[in-house]
Amino acid sequence: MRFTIGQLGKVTSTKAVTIRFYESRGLLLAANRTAAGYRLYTDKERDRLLFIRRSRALGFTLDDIRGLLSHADHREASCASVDAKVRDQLEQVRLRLADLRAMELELERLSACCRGGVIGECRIVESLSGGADKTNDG
Amino acid sequence: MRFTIGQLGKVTSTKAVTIRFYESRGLLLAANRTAAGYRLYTDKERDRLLFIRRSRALGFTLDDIRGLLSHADHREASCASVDAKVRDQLEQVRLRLADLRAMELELERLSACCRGGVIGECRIVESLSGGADKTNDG
DNA sequence: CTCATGGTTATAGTTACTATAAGGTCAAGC
DNA sequence: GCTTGACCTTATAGTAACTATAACCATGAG
Repeated sequence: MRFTIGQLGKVTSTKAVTIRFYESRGLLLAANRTAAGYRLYTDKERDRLLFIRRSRALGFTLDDIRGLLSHADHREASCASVDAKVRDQLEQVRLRLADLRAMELELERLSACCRGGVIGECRIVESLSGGADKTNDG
Repeated sequence: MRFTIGQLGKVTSTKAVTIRFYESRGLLLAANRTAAGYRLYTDKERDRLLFIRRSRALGFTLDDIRGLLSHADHREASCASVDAKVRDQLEQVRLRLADLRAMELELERLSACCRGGVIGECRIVESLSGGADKTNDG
């Protein structure tokens, strides 16, 4: 099975421009071309692209992925550094989770403090200015 | 109290370049200058900057913040649209939280599947290629 | 033979900064 | 009075990971 860039895009949910972008960044090798210069992809290249997209979805940067791919290209190498990257990424994700949970709490608080009045009476803006606990009765 | 850009940066944990950047983007008004052209800031402008930084930390874009600030500048206006932005942001945060939790799970799974072997035997790379459940015995 | 669709390249725009260059200013010390 | 070093000025370019646009060429259907 051979894909044009558009077909490959469909099966991987990736826009053609993005595929070319990955090629320009060295994540995908230069594809074979038709006589007219159209790129043609194989199953193998589709899998490589799927790997990239899945890794992106997990939050790896393109640089990370370049590294992961170079490991995949040397199958005899130790798995440890791939695993290290995964653990590292897991740590990043957990940090971001903690941040987002804090954000969620704060936004809930902010949302609760608005009661449909006018802005002059609303605590949100002042609250966001950092003097969070200025109350009216001070 | 008057601040130079560096002093303002210290009290707001913001680099001078970033403060100038906010000015260039219309989030901060052009500051007063000394005879030599140095920017001078007041408490009011410090509070405005704190508002910006806090909003950024909560995930609002600079465009969002421009909107929030324009509300803050019209204190007689209805609070509803500010509240709407906060609720909207809360929704975004919750979506990202769900995404990150899924990511966390998957990374945990990936991490667990590596047992210090070589990459050829490791499931991580194949797992990330999307054919997640290809096992050896197929 | 024309037309729509989809391919090609190159360049610029996006967000929110960060980095760098090349220079001007200010307070302190000698 | 002069130097030193920290701090200020502007302008420009770089970053991640694309997205958008322009201007053009190829392919298949009617």
